[in-house]
Amino acid sequence: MSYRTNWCGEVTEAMVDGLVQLAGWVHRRRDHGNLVFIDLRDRTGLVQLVFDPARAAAAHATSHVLRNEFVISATGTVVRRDDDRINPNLPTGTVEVAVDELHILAEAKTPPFLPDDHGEVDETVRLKYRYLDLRRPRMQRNLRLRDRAAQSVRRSLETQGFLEIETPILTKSTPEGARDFLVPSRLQLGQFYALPQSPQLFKQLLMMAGYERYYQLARAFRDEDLRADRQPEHTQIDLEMSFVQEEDIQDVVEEMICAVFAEALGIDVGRPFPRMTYAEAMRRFGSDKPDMRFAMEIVDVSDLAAGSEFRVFSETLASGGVVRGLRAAEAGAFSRKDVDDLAAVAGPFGVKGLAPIWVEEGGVRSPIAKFLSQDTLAALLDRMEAVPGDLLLFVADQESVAAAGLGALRVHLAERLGIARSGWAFLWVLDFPMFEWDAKEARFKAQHHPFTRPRVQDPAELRERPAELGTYAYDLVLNGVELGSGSLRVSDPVLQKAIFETLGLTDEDIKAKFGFLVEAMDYGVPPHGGFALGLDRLIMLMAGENSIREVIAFPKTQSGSCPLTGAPSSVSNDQLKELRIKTI
RNA sequence: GGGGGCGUAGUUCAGUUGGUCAGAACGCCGGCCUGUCACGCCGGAGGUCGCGGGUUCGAGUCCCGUCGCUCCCGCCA
Repeated sequence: MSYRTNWCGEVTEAMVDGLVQLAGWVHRRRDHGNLVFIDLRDRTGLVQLVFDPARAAAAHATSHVLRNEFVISATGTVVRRDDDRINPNLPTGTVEVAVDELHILAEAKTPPFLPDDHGEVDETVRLKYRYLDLRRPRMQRNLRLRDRAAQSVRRSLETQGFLEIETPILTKSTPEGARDFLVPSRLQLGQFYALPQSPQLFKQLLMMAGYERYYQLARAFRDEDLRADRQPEHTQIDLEMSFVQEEDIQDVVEEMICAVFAEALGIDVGRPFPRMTYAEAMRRFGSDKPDMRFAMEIVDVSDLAAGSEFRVFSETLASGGVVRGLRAAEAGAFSRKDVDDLAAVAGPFGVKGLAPIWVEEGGVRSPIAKFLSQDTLAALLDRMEAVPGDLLLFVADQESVAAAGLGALRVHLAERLGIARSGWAFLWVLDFPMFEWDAKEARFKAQHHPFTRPRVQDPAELRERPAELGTYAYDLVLNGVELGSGSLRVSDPVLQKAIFETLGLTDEDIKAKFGFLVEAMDYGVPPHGGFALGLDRLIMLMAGENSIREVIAFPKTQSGSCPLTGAPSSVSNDQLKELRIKTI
């Protein structure tokens, strides 16, 4: 038998009097004894079926048996509804299908939750029955959006001259960066593959191989703790280009992003995206991924605080720290307790305390007011652009702590004060530092990755002042979320070796870990660079969701398990024996 | 590794000071219903209060432990 001639969501008034066959799931039934109404659902939407005993006695008799989520196929005539029977809540609400013939293709148990968008269901339950959860309009919408966006990405990059090339999933463990997922090798006992944290090395090799423009919707794996925006495996739009400067790469990404928003959401996000250096972002917003949908900038008042009697200020400044503040507009009603709560937000970033100043008509109220001269206070209020009703919050600490603490506070306050955050605020953050000092391990670590081109050409200079080196590395930020990052790469093998050495790798390490890359660089490296953009995060933002789990068909819980399949799970002793693996 | 929140019917939740506190809504089952559309009306079934231990005359409620989920810090080049 045939199952369908049309999709449920696409039954229109143009088809009135036409014969259609529809197939799908029983979304809801309204059994009036004689007249029976069924909302039939497929992936395109809902349409109402009507079973009338006067029209088709057999089909009507069978319709009493239908329950939620039964799978059926129905043949009938498209009928225009009378004006007073139109359902404005349904896209197909001006028509319905008068059924002549009904086939039950599969019965269904009562589902643990109904696949509609009414009410929240515990996420574990949703994930355990993900195949039911995915029937919900919300999830259908999200996955369709994801599909449209991915297709736009492919079209845009193809148009821009890119080749899609696959790279290995079973590959070599990398020493730097995140923890690897390991896969034991049976053919070489005691040896391991790793799942790629990114196709980084392969895409650089593809540039050396002369492919010039590569891209891939690549799965990347990291064995680290999960968050709302982090999964152990995620999809990135990975691309690499040869004979380019940073602007060329950013142009390609902007063009692609604009195409995605235009084609998937019908939104023009505008180009070019604004740009800001890493240093400026940290200074003004206390974050390398500032949310540019609102202002509330961090203000440095170190020079003014230097003249105060407040010991916390003077001692911090004496030890090379800074004093910076935020102006929380119209937060004057915040209590001392509220300020304590705010301090708790900044606390995890190392901030020891917040110095508040309540700005009121004709004066201020503050525990630190008595340490400030009239002139200093006036200058402070002027610098902060304070008006009565504001609450000013100051942090005295080392620069990195003050920045991060106030940066977190800025976002928290925007949320709490209900500051409007709408629209699509893209931002390029440029010139990330090359290295950051890891105090715990007492060595430099690559801030981006060790293949990033520093803003020096002379290896000797790199060895001399690694801590100060800027790079051709850039992040793309959207609404305070890091969407992706990229860089120009090192194309000089001598410079590349100097970077590895600065990271503390010995010649043997370099040879063992990256020997193949360094060797390839001896055979003609084009200047190249690239970008990797998190597809899950992009779709999450486009869909207005707060977790990437909402835009991934089968995600993991925070402990990395899958309630549906039960993964991870134990394996048989035979499997372990074959790999010579002993469990603890 | 650390901090916060949650766990009661299939689902979402309420449950006060430890004492008829085993409850509601939706869903489910049965009956009635020819214009409903998150149909309506009548009736009914449904519980290891996450699990284990403790305190108590008595624990959903208090204490300890544990498991799971979740948010954040660390971590994520």
